[in-house]
Amino acid sequence: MAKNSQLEESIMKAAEELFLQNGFDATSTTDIAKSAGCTQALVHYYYRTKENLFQQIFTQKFQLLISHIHEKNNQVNDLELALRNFVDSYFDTLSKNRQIPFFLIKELIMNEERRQRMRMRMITDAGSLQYYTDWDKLIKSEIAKGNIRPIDTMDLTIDVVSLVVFTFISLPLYSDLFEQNEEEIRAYLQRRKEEVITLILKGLRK
Amino acid sequence: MAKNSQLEESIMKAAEELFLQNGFDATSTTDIAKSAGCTQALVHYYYRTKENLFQQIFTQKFQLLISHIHEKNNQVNDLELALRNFVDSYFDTLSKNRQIPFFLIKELIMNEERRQRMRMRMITDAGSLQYYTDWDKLIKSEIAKGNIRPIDTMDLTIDVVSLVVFTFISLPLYSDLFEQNEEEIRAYLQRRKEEVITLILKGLRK
DNA sequence: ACTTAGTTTAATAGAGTTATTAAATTGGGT
DNA sequence: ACCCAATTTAATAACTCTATTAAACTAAGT
Repeated sequence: MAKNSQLEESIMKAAEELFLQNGFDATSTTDIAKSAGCTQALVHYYYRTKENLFQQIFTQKFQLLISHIHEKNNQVNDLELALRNFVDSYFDTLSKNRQIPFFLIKELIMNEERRQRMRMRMITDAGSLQYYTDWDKLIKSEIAKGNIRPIDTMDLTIDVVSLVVFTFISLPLYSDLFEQNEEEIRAYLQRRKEEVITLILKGLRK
Repeated sequence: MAKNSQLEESIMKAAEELFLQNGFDATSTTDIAKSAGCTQALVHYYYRTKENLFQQIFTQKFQLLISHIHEKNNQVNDLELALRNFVDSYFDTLSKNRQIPFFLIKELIMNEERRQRMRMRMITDAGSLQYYTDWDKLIKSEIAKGNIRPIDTMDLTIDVVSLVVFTFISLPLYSDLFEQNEEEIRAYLQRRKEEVITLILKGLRK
């Protein structure tokens, strides 16, 4: 038995790159095969359907984001520190995976079924719920203590996510428009990270 | 001469709806024809290529955004008022055209050529440049007067755009996840608008 | 040497895509 | 009544895409 061909993994690697770069629709199994260095039929031999192959990559990237949120700031009871940690690590993770935000949002928006699957995953995931409850408690207590202005937890969450995620969604446009090279992009991201933290912290004062 | 068929316009209307809803790739000229109530060949008779038809819609939606930014806050020299006006009218425009932000960003990100065309349009458009220069002057003067914290004009601009635009990009996910009906969505958007204004104004204080 | 399971390819069915062409239809102008 | 230009359709060329099938290949186990 000729086992454990390296092509199976090559296909997955090629698919990951192409799907992240161009999305589900704009990537054909022929493209994947060419990039992996095999016939198109082999892609289907190992993964049967394109959707199947895509699903694995999508789930993996989705988990990467979620798990990262969970592992950080577990028992932090200092809001400023929690926010700093969150934005900081979120920015760092996404800086190393810049296509992920647009990739996930695009595929979720453009596919009702994927959206339903995500929904199910979120509302049945005890970890996420617990995380949000703690987060909510922390904010409410800070408001009660008069340390920050009154604000709904969901609003604050969306503020933070908007500022972080949109940075990466708009990055291709920004770097193209201002002809930024890799080094300039890194500096830009660093600056944005600090501005986001500043805006949120200052914007929460009474 | 049988002139002025109503089908030419029906095709454009159908194309607009389908392109905005599903994007360029996921819309076929057959879909457009079916929705317009004519043969697929007629779509090509009037617009020759799918790209052509798309181009007109894309440009129109792009202009809608730009022109709207220009017409508002022309000679406002009160930063708080300028920001309030901007966020307010931006939110209102997008509330009536909710798919536009994602539509434009997706098609720009996924097509290098469109990105280049946008770039050319932006850097040769005297109106936009003038607008940005005035805006920059206003912010610098407010910083000099000590009314707000030091902040780069581009950073502030990106802060505002992030908060506004991401609201609409993530809206399909949000409304699906929390099963919002139309009325709840309107209330949500109203609340977001106020929160964005608050966050920006408070976040600019020293 | 030979079997056998896993790997890989060539070929192709079947559906869908854009775009073109030639023919048919329509209705106002003369 | 007829012309003629604009409109509309049917048919089809020339792709591309996913998925399957049958055949060929490879190497480990006996």
